[in-house]
Amino acid sequence: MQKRPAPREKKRLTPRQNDTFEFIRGYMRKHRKPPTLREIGEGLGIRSGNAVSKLVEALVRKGYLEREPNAARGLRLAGAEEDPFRLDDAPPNLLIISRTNSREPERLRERPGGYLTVDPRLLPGVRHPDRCLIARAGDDGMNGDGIHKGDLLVIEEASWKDLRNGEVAACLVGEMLYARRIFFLNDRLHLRPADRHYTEETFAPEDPGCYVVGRVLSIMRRL
Amino acid sequence: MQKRPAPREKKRLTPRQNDTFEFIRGYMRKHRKPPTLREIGEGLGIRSGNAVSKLVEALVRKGYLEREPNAARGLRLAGAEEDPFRLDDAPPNLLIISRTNSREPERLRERPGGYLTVDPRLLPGVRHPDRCLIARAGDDGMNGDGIHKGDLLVIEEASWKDLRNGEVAACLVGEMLYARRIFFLNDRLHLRPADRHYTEETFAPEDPGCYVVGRVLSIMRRL
DNA sequence: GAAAGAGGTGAAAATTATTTCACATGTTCA
DNA sequence: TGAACATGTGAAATAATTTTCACCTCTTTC
Repeated sequence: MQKRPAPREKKRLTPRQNDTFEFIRGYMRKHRKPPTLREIGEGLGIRSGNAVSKLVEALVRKGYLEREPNAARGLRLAGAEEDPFRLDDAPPNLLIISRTNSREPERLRERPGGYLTVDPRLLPGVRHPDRCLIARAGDDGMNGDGIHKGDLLVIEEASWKDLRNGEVAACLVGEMLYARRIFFLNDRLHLRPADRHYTEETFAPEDPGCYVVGRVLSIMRRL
Repeated sequence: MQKRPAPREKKRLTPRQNDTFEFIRGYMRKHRKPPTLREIGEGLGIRSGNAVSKLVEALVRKGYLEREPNAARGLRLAGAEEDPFRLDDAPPNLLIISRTNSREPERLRERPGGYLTVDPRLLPGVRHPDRCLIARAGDDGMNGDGIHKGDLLVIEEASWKDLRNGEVAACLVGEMLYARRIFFLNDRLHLRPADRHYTEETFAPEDPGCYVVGRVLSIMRRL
């Protein structure tokens, strides 16, 4: 079932109304915003605000324009809301964290290293995309899983308590951020690399030397 | 001679400034006109017109916006007037090609497999981002370089003649799409894998069984 | 420890825009 | 030949919007 907006027969315009409509359309193409009544008046050589208002009123009545009462530049072309190019939700722009501010995890977001737009399809199951972060992998410890040093990690912030055994986590260890598979066994956190040149490390859950930022959802890499 | 729009170094934004800029962009996409300061404030939960004004001022100072003093909705995205056809500077939405339509490379774009938004920072040096493509790696032949089967490859379309030896290329071989390092030696195309379980293959440049789609710029992977 | 910057409140002032009023002059159409 | 409509002028009232002030809290930087 398609919701077809009633065809909305557009009534015929008088020459002056057509001038007005053409001016408004031209103005919007050029300035990317609607004109004020005064600007329309100037464009058409009309000195009276009222005269312009009546012309606009006629265009609204005949189905060419829509008007938001009392709003500055409150005009819009009729049917503009059906614009197929309109994106009402832009993909989130995520903050890239740098590893220089690692000592206090609460301040992770304080020194932004820029932003990166990430398609929501790379954030599966995420409820609040804007709360995700991006960081760079600090070493090659996950080479075996195709994560290399410098890769961009898309991270959903989460406590280690919320991670399941075997998930890939982003962890701040000292000054560096690493991707590792995380396991919670015998009251200790195990960070397991996927490369035989690296060794598994374990920490007490509250060890300030190891802070689990969250789960790694996706990776991105510029070749 | 390329008409490069003046570099206009955009300075780094604070998180709050980024929120503001994203809100304004989103509003403009949605409403096709700039927001008022009050509307921005409502969107960001700021009660003071002055606070909004300062944020906008910072965005103007840092080169993201332009402002027409005293005008209602007097904002515009920086550079919008130099490129009137640019709707906004939303990141490009790239077409994902599926390997089902591989027989006729000219028709690569005919059966879209969806679109993915890709940040321009993952498209280094690309002049026409919208002409890039996305495809999935068909095998594990580049495991050694951290590209796995199923990874999303961001591809800049290019003839094999435009690729330099050693670049990572996306190639359609038969029904499958592979990432490989490409070499042109002794009048033949060499597709070199980065995994010892795979062997290098060579083709005559015009062999219809091997079509080079372009260079791989970036990869993305959902874990 | 002073200075500078980011981000904020709240209120008043200045500007810009829209709306409404009274009053015109035509044209069109039943 | 009215009634209804299209097009205007000009002024005043109202509402929306931007600008400016004074002042505040943090945090970073030198």
